[in-house]
Parts: sequence; C-alpha cells; structure tokens
Amino acid sequence: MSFPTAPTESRRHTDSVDVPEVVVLRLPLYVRALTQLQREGAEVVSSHQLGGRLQMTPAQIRKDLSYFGRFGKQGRGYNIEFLLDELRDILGLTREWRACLIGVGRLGRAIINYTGFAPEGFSIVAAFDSSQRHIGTMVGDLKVRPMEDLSQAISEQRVSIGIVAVPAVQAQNVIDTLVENGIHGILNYAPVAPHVPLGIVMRNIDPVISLQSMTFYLKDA
Amino acid sequence: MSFPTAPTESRRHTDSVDVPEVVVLRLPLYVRALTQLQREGAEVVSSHQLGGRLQMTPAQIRKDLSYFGRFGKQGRGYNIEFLLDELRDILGLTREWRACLIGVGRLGRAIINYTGFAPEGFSIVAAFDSSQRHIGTMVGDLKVRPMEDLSQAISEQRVSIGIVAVPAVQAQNVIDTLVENGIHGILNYAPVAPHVPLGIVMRNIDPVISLQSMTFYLKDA
DNA sequence: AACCCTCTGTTACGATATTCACAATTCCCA
DNA sequence: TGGGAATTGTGAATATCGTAACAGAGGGTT
Repeated sequence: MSFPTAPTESRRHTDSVDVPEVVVLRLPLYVRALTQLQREGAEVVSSHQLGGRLQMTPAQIRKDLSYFGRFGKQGRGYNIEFLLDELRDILGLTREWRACLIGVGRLGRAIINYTGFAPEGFSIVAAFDSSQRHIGTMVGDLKVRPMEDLSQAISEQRVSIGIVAVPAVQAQNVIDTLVENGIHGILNYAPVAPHVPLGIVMRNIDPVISLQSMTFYLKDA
Repeated sequence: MSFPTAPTESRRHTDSVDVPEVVVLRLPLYVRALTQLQREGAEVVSSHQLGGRLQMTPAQIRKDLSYFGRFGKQGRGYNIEFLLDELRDILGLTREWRACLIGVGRLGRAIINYTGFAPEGFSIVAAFDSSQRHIGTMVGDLKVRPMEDLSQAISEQRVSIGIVAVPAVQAQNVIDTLVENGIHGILNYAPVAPHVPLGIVMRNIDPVISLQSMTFYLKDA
C-alpha cells in the first residue's frame, strides 16, 4: 500500500465499533476512485482493478470492505454505484456538513475560497476572527464575526466541524473554545499538534510537516 | 498514540536504510515540539515530558530515536539543542530546499503566499502554468513561466521538489513531467492519488479526504 | 446442463508496529 | 563519597496490520 500511517492525524472516537482507524482513513480513497471510475462509464470493478488504481493489493481492499459488509459478487466484482452508495453511507457523506472557520488571515481566506469543499457536501457557514481589523468585513460571502458569537452561531447554524486557521500560538485556545461549544470535529491548519479530549476527532493539514519527512528520503539522492 | 498511519501519504524510497516509514513521519513532530520547548527556555527534556506534549508514549519516542543513535542521558533526558541538531541533520533540514510550483490558480497563489515555508528552509523559486492567461503574470515575486521552461528552470535553479496545484485531471500529467525532469519529491495538492515510480517521494495534502474520514466518527454522535 | 473461468469473503499466516519491563547509567544531595 | 531517584536504550512480549491462499459462488459458453 502506498499510504502508510501518517503520524499527524486523527484520534479515536468511542471504541464501540471495532474498525481499525487505518481502514477508515482509506475509505475516502475508495470513494474517490470509484467516483472516477463511474465518470468513466464503468459499472463494475474488481478489487484487482481498484487496487491497480490506488496502488494497493486487492486483498487489502477486500479485507477493508469486509469490515462493513459484503458488497461484491463472486466472479464479477463490485457494482460501482452500489458500493459507492454504501461507502458514502458508512462515512456519513449522504448529508451536508456545516463547518465554521476560525481565523480569516491569508490562510483562512484561501480556505473559504477553496472550491473543493462544496461539491463534496462540506460548507463553511460562518467565519470568525478575534481581531477588530477583520470583524465585520466580508470574506467570500460571509461576514466575519467576533469570537463571542461562536456559541450562538454553532447552535443556530448547526455547525459540527471547526476549521482552524489561526496562528500557532492561538490554536490550542481556539480549539478548546470550539470543544467547549460542542464541536466534535476539527480540521486544524495551524502548525501545532494540539491536545483534544477523547471523543474529539481532529485532522491536521500541515504541508511543512509533510515536506520535512520527505526530505529524509531526498537528502542524499 | 494520536497519530496513526494516515493512508494518503508517502512512498518508500530505497530500502538501503531500515527505518520504518512511520518513524520518519513522526520525526518532524519531534522537531517541532523540541523547538517549542527550546523557545520556552527548556534545556533538557525527558521522553515522558515530550510524550505528554505529543500525546504519545515515552517508549515510542525512545524507540523511534534509537533507530538513529543514542541521544539521551540516563537519569537526565535529552539535551534539547543537541537532539534538535541531530534530528535536523537526520531529516536533511540543515540545508535550504528549493521547490517549484505548478499551477497558479487560486490554490497555487495561496501556496506561494503562504508564509510558513520560508522559516523552515523551504523556498518556492519558480512558478509554472500551462494557461496563457497566467503566463507572464506576477504571483508573489515570481513571474509565471510556461511549462516548456520547466526542464531548464529545474536544473538552473537546482529545484528538487515539485508542488502540484493543478486541477485533478491534469495532476498525473504534471507529475509525470516533473519526474521526467529529475524531480524526486512531490507535494501534491490535487485531489487525486497519482502514480509515481519507485524512488519518488510523494506527499498528498487533501483536506477533503481528511474531512471524509472524520465524518465517519461524527456521523452518529 | 456441465464446465470453466473469475472473483469474492475469510481464515490463517507472516510482517510491522507498539508497548512493556528492566539492567545500566547518570545526577543530585546528604 | 555513597545511595536514592530518575531516565535511557533495548530485547522480549504483545498488539495491530497486511498478504496469501483457498473454498465457494456467479456467470458465461457451448
């Protein structure tokens, strides 16, 4: 498999289900590859074909899927539309997810303007900043609000994900605030590894960390 | 440990060294935590303290470090400055790394303007795009060049990393071109899982994939 | 209908990764 | 200087993860 355990991700939820987290982390890749295949007009795919696309062994794909059910037909493979529906359902991608953004500096503005979220059902419905300089200004089509409004906005707009794009020093504070206000999922762009209580799911987006592990392999090539 | 193998990363280099890739992926986190500790004025740290910061077990930290040498003192811990130097050396962070950016759309421009790279020794020294609309324009302080210039720019400016910020459909082509021109490290922002030959190190930055694995844990909370 | 080819789901096995546990070393202080 | 407290480095034990292999089911073909 080409996608080993990246050490800057996630946090286990409850242990009610016994699906390895590595498996969950791969499911979105399946969704994407299947979507691509579907666009190409395919109706059925074998674990071997899918493995070719994703550079992983057919056995791993079958094993991963088997944690959730039996989706294929022997001798034939997987019906793409059906499997996609199932995977979307498993991942919770059949509904819209509303997120709020904290921090509307350069990075925050880039995130708001990123067009990749909406087609996948993720929408940013509120933006916050602690600086007077930003509060009240428009970013995309959102008016930037003060942090004091966070609690109200989260409940009124039924926000369940917080996207953190503040400077490193503020990140832990902001994340604590989000958690206190009932947010359970955090997408953190700040270059730190914040602490979150058990049951909170965090994902870190950090290009510098990615580069720094890359150079290990490049340094004497 | 809070940082399980994220399944959208990397690719093993040569197998000359026998350090597990998961270990390499964690080293940058150590570097960052140690840097932070140093800023706070600490001179020595134990694996237990460091583990507290990073939410991992002391044993894992000691084991990880032991792949590369013996950096601590029993009864005392690790000298922060010394360990930082060693880790930076191991990761190849003692030199400057020059990268080129492909794709100067919204995402590409955000990447160029991102201020987090330079302080860590990563600089973007050339920008390319295939669209006439962009070629010749200035992005940050770089003039956007046509793809035909890629080969020359890579050798003349001694570029060793390619940052890909083109639409999904173009990503595989662009990456193939980079590899053909001697690039061994690729930071891919395009929402695809491209194929790269053995020996090429790729890291994927993909917030949507991160969110899609997060919702699995959020969906019935 | 009989045969053959294909491909899944799953169990058994092997590889990898993490944690445990402890001997050995260092520091500090009395 | 001696003794206790702290902490490393590491082999062994455990846990997790990936791969191989195969029985059994589908579907196509003659």
